[in-house]
Amino acid sequence: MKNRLKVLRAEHDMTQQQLADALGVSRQTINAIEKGKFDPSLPLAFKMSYLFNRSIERIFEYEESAS
Amino acid sequence: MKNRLKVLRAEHDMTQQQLADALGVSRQTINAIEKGKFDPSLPLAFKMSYLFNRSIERIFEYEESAS
DNA sequence: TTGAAATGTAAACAAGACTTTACATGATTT
DNA sequence: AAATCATGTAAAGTCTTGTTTACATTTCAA
Repeated sequence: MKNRLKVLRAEHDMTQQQLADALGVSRQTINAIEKGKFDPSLPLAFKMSYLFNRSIERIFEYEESAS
Repeated sequence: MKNRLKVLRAEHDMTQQQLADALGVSRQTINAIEKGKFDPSLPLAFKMSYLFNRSIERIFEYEESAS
């Protein structure tokens, strides 16, 4: 799963900490998601969607994996 | 988080087992999600989106909770 | 009305998402 | 050079998502 979080964050001139605060998660969570360590939960993806006013599909790109 | 899985499944005339197989998860996972016991992961939500040819936003409805 | 298919549920467990604390690095700014 | 800010990362722990096995209930066709 790829995501455009870093770019969206840059477009909105936000630090990881500011984004984390806006979403109610820790900065490490944002960092980990940006670095591809794991995917956000669906509720968190929705929050990002509302915050950046973009559909989930325009923030995240699904990639096939083992499943 | 509400979802329209049960209806989509009915529209496609699929059992929980068939949907589970199509998505690569267990039947209990489908049942639990339909019954609102938990939300799917983002990757699983994407798979559902592709399978039913509907955006994630048209399958799931976000509702504010404690966060 | 029996039998099979579909659904609901539960418990124990594994895997993934997320937190907290903590420290290290690079880039600014003073 | 020193302090500060933003980012990267790691370990231990918690909570959520998903699996497996198993059994009970509903539904519906034979």
